[in-house]
Amino acid sequence: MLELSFNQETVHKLLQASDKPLKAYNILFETQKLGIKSPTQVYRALDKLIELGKVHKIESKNAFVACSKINCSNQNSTFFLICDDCENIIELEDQKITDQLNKTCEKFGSTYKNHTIEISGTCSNCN
Amino acid sequence: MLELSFNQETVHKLLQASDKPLKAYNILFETQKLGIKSPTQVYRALDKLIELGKVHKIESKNAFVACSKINCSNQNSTFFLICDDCENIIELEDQKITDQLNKTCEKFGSTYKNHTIEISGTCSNCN
DNA sequence: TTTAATAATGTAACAATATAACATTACATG
DNA sequence: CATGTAATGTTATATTGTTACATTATTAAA
Repeated sequence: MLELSFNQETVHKLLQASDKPLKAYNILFETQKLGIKSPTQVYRALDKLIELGKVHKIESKNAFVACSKINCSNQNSTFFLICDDCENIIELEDQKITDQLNKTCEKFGSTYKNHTIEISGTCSNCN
Repeated sequence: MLELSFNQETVHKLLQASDKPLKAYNILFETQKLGIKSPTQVYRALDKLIELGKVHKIESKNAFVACSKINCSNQNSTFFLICDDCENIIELEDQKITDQLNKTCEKFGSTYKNHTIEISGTCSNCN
């Protein structure tokens, strides 16, 4: 598993080339000319890419983005600023917030595993 | 709009009675004996209840919970601790985190509108 | 108390998102 | 080259959510 498979690579490249999150069936549509034929194939590739930390799911949009960071493996906690107008996504990391979420969990006797933070608003271009 | 309609009330009560988030089609199934007949009706009731702040959607689960707070109107920012094992949900408010998210937005020239924070982990009962 | 506006309903069809099941092929590695 | 694991191909189906359109309540003024 050093290299991505053809389907994985195809989906990953498409996401990397996009400035917006893409939906699974848009990915399917876009990659059909490249040989991907069914939703299953798209979702399988996405699952693998997500597992590798190369792609993240935007839960509030049922859409997917390539990870914008370098060494992104093994991280399934995400933090996004999402522009309501242009759909632009900014991917963040914030240790302070992560720490605070951990503390909050402790306070409730819960054990923290991972988080999804999605802020919607308008980005600098759209303000 | 002081009172909820029958469908709204029916869906709301079901959610309030539940200790777990419910999915739309579970709600449909459960309320069929009470007169609700189609997904549309469930989603319409949910939309209204969400608009009123009486129900929230758990984005990472496509499921819905009754708001656990008193004066909850007009708030579409949510913060949940979600137990992976028992699906128990704790609904939180944390002004410190909200402030920090606001600041983060400012730093990127973005305007904050609302947020979705979903932490998954295990709750005190399941630890 | 009619009338007009708004909110909610009922019903059917459909669109969008995601998974299951099962047979097959590629490929690393011992 | 045998064997196990990962990935693929294909079809069907399950789940989640929306559109469209006709109808009925409800409210609140004229």
